[in-house]
Parts: sequence; C-alpha cells; structure tokens
Amino acid sequence: MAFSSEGGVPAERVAAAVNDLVEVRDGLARLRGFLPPPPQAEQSSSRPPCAAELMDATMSKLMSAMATLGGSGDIAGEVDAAGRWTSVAESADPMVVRREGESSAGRTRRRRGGGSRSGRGRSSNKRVAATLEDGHVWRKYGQKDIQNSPYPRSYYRCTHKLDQGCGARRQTQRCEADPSNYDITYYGEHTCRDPSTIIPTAIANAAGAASDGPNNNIISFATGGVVVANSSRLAREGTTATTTSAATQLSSSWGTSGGGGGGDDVFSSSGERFMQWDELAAAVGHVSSVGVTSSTVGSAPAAENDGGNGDTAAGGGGDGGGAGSFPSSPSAGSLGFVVGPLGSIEDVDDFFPFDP
DNA sequence: TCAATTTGACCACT
DNA sequence: AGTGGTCAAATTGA
Repeated sequence: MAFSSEGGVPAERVAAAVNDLVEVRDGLARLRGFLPPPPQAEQSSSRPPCAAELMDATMSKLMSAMATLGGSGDIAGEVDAAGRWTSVAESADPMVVRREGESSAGRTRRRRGGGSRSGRGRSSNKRVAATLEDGHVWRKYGQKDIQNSPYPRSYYRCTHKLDQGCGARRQTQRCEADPSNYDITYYGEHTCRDPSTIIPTAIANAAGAASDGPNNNIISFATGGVVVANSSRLAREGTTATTTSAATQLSSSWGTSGGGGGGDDVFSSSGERFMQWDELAAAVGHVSSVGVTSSTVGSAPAAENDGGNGDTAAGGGGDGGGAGSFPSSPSAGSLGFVVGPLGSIEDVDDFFPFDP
C-alpha cells in the first residue's frame, strides 16, 4: 500500500513521524489487550468512559492522524509486511531489481553448498527496524561478512520450512548509518500456518458466527494480520466474496509492499489488485486492517551478531533464538486480542488494530 | 539428546 | 577473481 501525495514536508520527516505513530499504535494495541472489555449492559453516555473505551478513542484519533500524515506528505511510501511504513525510495533492493525478469534458463544447480538462488528473482520487501522481531519464527542458516560493510549479514529462513515447506526468507544487517537499527529484507511469503495465528482466527471466526447482527463486525486473525470489518459495509460495497475472505484479502494487502501502478493500489498477497489506496482510505472507517506480522509477539528479539554485541539472544540451544525469542505458540491470553462484536466501540469508523 | 547457531566450504553470478 | 547466498558439519546449551 502506498501513501503518496503532495505537500511541503520532507519525505524523511514524514516517514519518521509515521513510523513513530506506528510504534505508538502498536503499543496501544498491546496495552488494549490487557484491558477488560467495556461493560455491555449500560450505555457509555450514562457512565464515565472506561479505560478500554478511552484507549479506543485514542486509537481512533491516532489512526486518523496516521491517515492524514500518510496522505498529505510529499512522499511515496508503503506499509510493509510488519506494518511499518517505509518510503518507496528505500524499499527498492538494487540487487533484486536488477535481477528481476532475468531469465534463469540454462542454470544448473550444484550438489552442495551455494544453495539455490531461486529467491533472487522474487520480489523483496526491505524495511528498517530497531528490532529483528517481526512475529515470525526464523531459523538462521548463515552469516556473511559483506564487502564495504562493517557489519555481517545474517540469513534466516522460516522455521516452518521443513515441516510446512514455507519459503519465506529474510536477510538482516545492522544499518551502517545507525547501528541501533537493522536493515531487514524479506523474500518470499509465509505459507506456513503458525499456531499464533491459527488460534485467534478460529476464535474470531467463531465469535463472528455467533454474532449475526447487521452491524456486527468481523474480526479476522488470518495469517499475517488482523482485520476488523463491518459486514454491512462489505455488503453495501457489493463484495461478492464472503466477508471473512474479503477481510483476509485486505489483511494480506495491507502488509504487502507491492503494488504496481505507482504504488497506489492495494494488492492481496497473491498480487491481485484489491482496491486503490484512496478507495481504502474512503473505506477505512468500515474495513480496517493492522500491520501484518507486527513485531509484538514474544520478547526481545535476537540481536545481530556483529562480533561484539552477540548474536541471537538464544545462541543455540533448545528453543533458543527461535521459540525462545518468538514463541511460536503463544497462548491466546498473551495475544491481547478481543473477540466478539465491537458494538461497544462507538467510533467504529476508525480502525482499531489488534496486534497479536 | 535434541534443536538451533556457528562457520568454513561450495557454488552461482558478475 | 571477487562477492554474495546457501549448505551442512561442528559446536553449543538447555
């Protein structure tokens, strides 16, 4: 998805501001998960707002501000697979761009070592983050010193590569300019079904089925993201797919950096155009999504091995590095999500991100 | 013992 | 020949 428009604010400043807001949003979403739901019995007008409602209202304003920023800055950017905003300029991986479209005909693969280069032709999704944590469980399979770079590059693949054939990979490297941050490049997509997403999906779907009113909201915790959708809106839009699948589609779209056509289109994970950004902005009050694979699951991330700071927090051993840092099967209670109709949230016109 | 990380070697590609 | 990406044996730690 892309934010792009005209304005006088430097792109990097808007990008920094939006990223700050994203972090605030993530923090609020996590805090929100610890709060009890608002009382259902009484109207909010007859009592002081509870903490959850105040937080919902704060979140609404925050999302409104983000939408405004994203749509007014003199920038072009996108929300990446982790729900972080990055400018389009830094989203391009020169190597990948150069190789895209390159024919692989005539190549033969070796027996051992070197590995397949098949991923080079795939689209990449580059981001800068202060943490390596992104909600997925990765297994490190290599590290390399890179020419003209003071920091090594680490190579990870999805921990579910073997058991589920998930082809997602990522490369991480400390930013040269700002060693407290990491350049993270994602290749491929997660095809795995991690329990941390399966569990809330099932619960949310059950909740959605149980609440059948016209204004009930549908919450989808489909793999890679969370969607809050208003079923009546989807019906008005003539959505032919089921609301759940539409929500899932949008969820994937939100995190997929891609988009052709100037980056204004919202694409599903399969690359199918779903809607345009301005369409999404118009509909944001009714169909909303949060950052995909947000970095809020689990504890502190593994650190990059730069020779002195130590590598992955786990450093081998047991679940270390993988499940130790990113619990692949967090309990539902730790996910901080709320299920059921959101009728108690008055301002459903604003999107509320649950961030499992 | 098992699973994850480390690290040297191999291989594709420029 | 140099560089980057991956493999897989060795190592590590719970």
